[in-house]
Amino acid sequence: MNTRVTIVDVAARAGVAISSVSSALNNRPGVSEETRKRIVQAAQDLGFVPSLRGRSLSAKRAFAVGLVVHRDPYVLESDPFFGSFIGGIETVLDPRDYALILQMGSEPVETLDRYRSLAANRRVDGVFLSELGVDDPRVPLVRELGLPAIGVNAELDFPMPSVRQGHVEGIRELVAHFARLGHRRLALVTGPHEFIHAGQRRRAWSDAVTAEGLPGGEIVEGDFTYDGGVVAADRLLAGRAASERPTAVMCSNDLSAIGFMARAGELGARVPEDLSVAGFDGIQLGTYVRPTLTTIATTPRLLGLEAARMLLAAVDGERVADVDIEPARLVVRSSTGPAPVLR
Amino acid sequence: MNTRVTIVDVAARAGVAISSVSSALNNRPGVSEETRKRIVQAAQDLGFVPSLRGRSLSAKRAFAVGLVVHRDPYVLESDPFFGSFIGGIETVLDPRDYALILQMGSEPVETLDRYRSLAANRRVDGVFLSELGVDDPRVPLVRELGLPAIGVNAELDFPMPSVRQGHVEGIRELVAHFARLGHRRLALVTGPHEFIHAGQRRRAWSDAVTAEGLPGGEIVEGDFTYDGGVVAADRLLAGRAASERPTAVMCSNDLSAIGFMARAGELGARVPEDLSVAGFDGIQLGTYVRPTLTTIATTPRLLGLEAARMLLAAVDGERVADVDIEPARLVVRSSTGPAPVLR
DNA sequence: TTGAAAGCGCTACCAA
DNA sequence: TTGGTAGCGCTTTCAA
Repeated sequence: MNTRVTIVDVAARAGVAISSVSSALNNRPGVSEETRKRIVQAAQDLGFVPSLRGRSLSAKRAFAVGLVVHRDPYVLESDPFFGSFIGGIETVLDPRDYALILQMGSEPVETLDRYRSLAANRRVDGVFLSELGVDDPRVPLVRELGLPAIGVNAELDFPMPSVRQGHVEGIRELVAHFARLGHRRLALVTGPHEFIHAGQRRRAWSDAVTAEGLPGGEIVEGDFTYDGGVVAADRLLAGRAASERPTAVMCSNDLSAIGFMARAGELGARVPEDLSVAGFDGIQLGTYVRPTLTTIATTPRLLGLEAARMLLAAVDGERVADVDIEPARLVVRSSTGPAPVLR
Repeated sequence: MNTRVTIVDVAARAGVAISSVSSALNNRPGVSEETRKRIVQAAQDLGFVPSLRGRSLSAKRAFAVGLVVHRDPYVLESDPFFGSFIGGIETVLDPRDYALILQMGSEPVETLDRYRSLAANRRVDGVFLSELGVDDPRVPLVRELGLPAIGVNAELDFPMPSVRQGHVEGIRELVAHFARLGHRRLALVTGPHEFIHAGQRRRAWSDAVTAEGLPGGEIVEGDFTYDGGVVAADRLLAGRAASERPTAVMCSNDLSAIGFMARAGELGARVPEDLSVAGFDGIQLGTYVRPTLTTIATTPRLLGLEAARMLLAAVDGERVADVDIEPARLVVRSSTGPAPVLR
């Protein structure tokens, strides 16, 4: 039970050379149909599974790709993104017999070291670059390391192939939704400015507000956490008369929107009667809270799927073009409603 | 930049045989101190990093371990367990140059196939078995596959080494806490019965209740989700007079406790004035919601750390003994308080 | 102590 | 179309 079946065994049983076995099993030309059949049969009889290690050494490939999650463990805990994203990745990797290596680096420097060691011992054939920061040091690093990489929701001028999910459409829909409901005093709770997607969402917001001919409204920086939403609610609502409070707020992710709503309630602002609140992401939790959360729903699973497909293509040496998946769309639930009539 | 430095290069530069390089760099005896120094120097000069692939083939090791998350992607999304658990694992793997391969199988059958293929091509040297179910089919499978495995929070009679975090102490503390606050009508929201830890917590609960001399109270089965908590609250509170409602409820995890609290509020039960609610896990979210959630705090990071340590030992062929880490303890916050006086 | 050489299991090239 | 063989980069055994 311990000695595995190797290509030699298969060759012996089929009465051919190992090179023929290799060719036959990898659908390479140069083997007659008849011998191919015999070889396949032999392989099946013996339960032959090609050794990844042998292949790996010979093919100079790891048959694995890497995802390094930076920031602290709490992210993976609470960020719904990665679960689905990874699920999407797996969908593509599995049939191609690739594996996903997950690493976590809590601090930025540590994260970079992870990429370095992944590259140094050729543990992976490529990596995903997600949660990109402004001037992200990983970009020059993977370049230098010669590691194929795919950017996830990167800027347009990103120097390597990336998959993107549009946020502009959904945000425009949301702002139009607010406008239609009669809201005039808007506010935005952003993510930390060091993340590019925080900036992206913020710009899309401003553009949409301008396009609707609405006043600019307040913008406060959040941090993508529930607590950040609580703090933002304090900043925007506490100690203010109703007439000075915004009536419609978009938070840059659902988790902070949920925190925002909770705190708003404590500060005497009823959602959605006094205040409309919307998030961004479309996490499950948003359908459970009361009121249910209006949001802009993303599809991280699709993002992961496409990113993996692209990465494997890049690993294969293909030139891969950027891909835009279906943009995130507005999902209206019950946390948004008509603007309050009072003044 | 593309041709990597190999052991041959190092040997050439140091003017020795590759076997000596191997011995020297792996701190094996049989090399004079002087040559060892020369070799180490040469390796350093050349920036030599031993190829994992070569080692892997020769050593018959993958230098990787696997974690297969079963159940659907939503788990990774919302379950705080895995983020920290993986973080703990990494802490141990990294210095030993091991990597973590993460796989997701949405359906049970699929999950089993993942283990099979991981074993078939020797992608990993061992696996973690977490979220164990009753009569979990993975147990006989990894046995059959000859894959070293470590159980996480397994039953006492588990046939392979496991790491456990005690739940009995915390639950006893919680029940005592309830008793001290004057509660007499308790209730428990369990997890799905197919998970062993659901049963474990349930038994611990019953034992503790008996030990405190309290009436048994109602038990309803939840599903570890926010929504499950909502449903449980409906079951226990809806359409009942205050005098017939339980006054203290433990939910088998925090997420469902938070759902429970939310629904309880809608059903007119103020927490903690009318109703005390406690969870289990100690997730961050519990400190953010209002009232903040009393819970029994686990330390998944430590669990992962210990599990990884054990798994590597098992991979090394050592006989590893079960490990009990510090039990989960009660953390009193504001969702529990004195029993209501009415009636 | 040192070095030569035989694997590990596969791919790929080249000659037959 | 086939088969032999030289790597891939390392560990390990066995002579020298």
